[in-house]
Amino acid sequence: MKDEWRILSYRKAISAIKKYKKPITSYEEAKKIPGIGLRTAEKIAEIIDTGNLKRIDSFSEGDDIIKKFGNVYGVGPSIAMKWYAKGHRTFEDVLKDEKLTRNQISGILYYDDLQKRIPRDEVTKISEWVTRAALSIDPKLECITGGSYRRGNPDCGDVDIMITRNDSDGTTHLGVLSRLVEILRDQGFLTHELVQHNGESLSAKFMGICKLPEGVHRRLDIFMVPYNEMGAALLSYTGNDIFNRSMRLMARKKKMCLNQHGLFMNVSRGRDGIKYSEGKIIAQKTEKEICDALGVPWR
DNA sequence: TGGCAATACTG
DNA sequence: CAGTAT
DNA sequence: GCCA
Repeated sequence: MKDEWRILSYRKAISAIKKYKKPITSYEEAKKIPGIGLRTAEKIAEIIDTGNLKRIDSFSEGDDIIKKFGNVYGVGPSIAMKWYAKGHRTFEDVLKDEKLTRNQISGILYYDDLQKRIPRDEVTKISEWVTRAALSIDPKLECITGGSYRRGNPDCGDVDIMITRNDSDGTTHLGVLSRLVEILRDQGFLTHELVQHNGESLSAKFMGICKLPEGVHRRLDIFMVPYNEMGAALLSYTGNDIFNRSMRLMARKKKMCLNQHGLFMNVSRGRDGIKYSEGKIIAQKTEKEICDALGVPWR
């Protein structure tokens, strides 16, 4: 049961339909859209004709439970199915019988909060809160909120904040993240730390849960970014992931490699796709620079 | 018919 | 390493 | 699942 690629395919189709804007009124129209093939076009046609999709009616209660388990932070398809197979049907069952990681415990504890979308206004408030704390450490820090917020969405699943600092005066943001996390924790703003930041690198990151005084718990990611890598980081952390994957695929086809640090050329890989050499950096500072180097239109 | 992004953390 | 996360 |  490896549905990974089929799921990716459906996500691409959904993305393509959203981008398409207009309502789709026929099989032919659907089939023309890139990312929608025979099978999906057939399903769309069925929905157009009958108003629904029979396959969906056959989804069992078990499918819903597995889906719910898989929505817990720290639980993926594998563990979700394992829990179900062992007879668990509710979080109570799981809490009683399973040895959980600390992240999974937080994931279950705050399940309802974390499932909720975050209104754009609240993302703004959370960003301002974090930015205020950051600037109290060093007023020259630059904080940018990425993710779906930067894409203009009216609501978001989490908050992604990138922090960098112009190092031309000889100072960097090294060590800032630990201090920032400490401040936010003391303020009671951070309620959980899911992934611990990797030491004191300029690329340190934080993943956790935060809460505004009157709000519910929200997922918050903070990425420290070396000043020169900001363009690559903006691309990466603004996404969406389907966009990132398509960009990275284009890079790969040109013997290049695109990641959160930059665009590299002359990357040598084995037939399995594993890299032998890092290649050399050709663009990283701005998004436009990277898009130009890849030959894709910027905006 | 084979490939589908690239990388980091956890246990 | 498998699983999960971004 | 879709595509080259």
